[in-house]
Amino acid sequence: MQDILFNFISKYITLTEEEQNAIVSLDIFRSVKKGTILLKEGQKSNNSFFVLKGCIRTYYIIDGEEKTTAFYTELDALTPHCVINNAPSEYYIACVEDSILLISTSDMGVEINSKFPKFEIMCRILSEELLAKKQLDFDEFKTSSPEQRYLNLLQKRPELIQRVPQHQLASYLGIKPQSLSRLRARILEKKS
Amino acid sequence: MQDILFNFISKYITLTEEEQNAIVSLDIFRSVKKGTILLKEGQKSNNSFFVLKGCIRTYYIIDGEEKTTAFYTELDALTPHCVINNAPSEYYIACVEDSILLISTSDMGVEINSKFPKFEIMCRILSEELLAKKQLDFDEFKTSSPEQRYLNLLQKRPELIQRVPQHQLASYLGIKPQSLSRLRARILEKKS
DNA sequence: GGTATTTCTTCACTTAAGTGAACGATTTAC
DNA sequence: GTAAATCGTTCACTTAAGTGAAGAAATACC
Repeated sequence: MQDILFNFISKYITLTEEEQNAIVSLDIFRSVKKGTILLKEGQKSNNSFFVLKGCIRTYYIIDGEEKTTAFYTELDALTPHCVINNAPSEYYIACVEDSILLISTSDMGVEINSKFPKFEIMCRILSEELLAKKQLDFDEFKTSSPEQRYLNLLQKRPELIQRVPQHQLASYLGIKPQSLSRLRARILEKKS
Repeated sequence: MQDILFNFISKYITLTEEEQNAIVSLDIFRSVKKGTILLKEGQKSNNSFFVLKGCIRTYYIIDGEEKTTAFYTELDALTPHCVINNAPSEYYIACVEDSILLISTSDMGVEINSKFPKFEIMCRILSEELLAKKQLDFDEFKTSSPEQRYLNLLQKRPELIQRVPQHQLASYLGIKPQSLSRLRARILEKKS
């Protein structure tokens, strides 16, 4: 598991053994059971997440209905808005599958970043990349129909469609579960 | 104009006079006329933008139609995906109004960041904030109807609706101009 | 292993967005 | 200053998403 992390980091910076040890000694590897709620709406928290294995999602409860807006899988990082803004959370975070996560606090971030400026640089680059990527995903969402969005997902993250319940996928695609069912039937129809 | 910039920066870090001078000497303040295309699809570029005054937008041309996906106004920063990834741009960037922009290259970023580590920190914090904020905007978009999205925009960026052509606003809201017209008429109807 | 719950699909109906066209109203260009 | 292009709205029609309900299938829970 540590290898997966250090392999990921090596894409951005090169770590000395001392630096690797500093990370390991933070003791932030966690096994989390499916269904575990990692953050609740209204709650304050300092925890950031990095998925080594498994899947977590963010969701809102609007008019009593769960609306899933994002899935984070292997090598995805999530620092909740409430951590950045030090405010109550707008959304829930829950574990979709049994997962292995890194769960770190902002304090750890501050400490590691000030001790090893390399980390500061990695975090900046990573954030910039994720921001530009997120904008691209948002653009694609805006410029396509629900059906196109589903087909795009089928191309880009085909495993997600298998791993995740349809009704969560539906709100992720910005539609109701019934519409997703219908849309899938429509696509099958077309193929034949 | 410089005051606006340094006032913005002061929210994140405190600059010495030397540092301020280093920025000014980069000579990156630009006046740009309405309609100017700052980046074209397929083009490579190293330019990042910061809006001091005015408005710029990103758009795609899909099936011969312009699809505007984002507007950047006063104090908004934009580093295009193509700059981050050093690849041809997926989208166009154009000036919506006569504007005053900071236009900087990645080389300048590297130089300033390595000379003044403070800047590295500011960029990291800023990117993290923008990423978390962007995700929130995306979530809101996914979980609301076109009509709700328009009403939200009316709340959050009322001036944008005045500043920007309706057909650009429509694709920004993920719909066709005709639908935006109809939706606005529907809202007026309800009020009376 | 069997019951309860959740999840997925289907159906009939409603509502709103997409489409293509038309027509002023603006804005732009020369 | 006038012609041309662009822009915003409206209309009639089509298509697809939202809604509420119901039943089948899968999953979770003792």
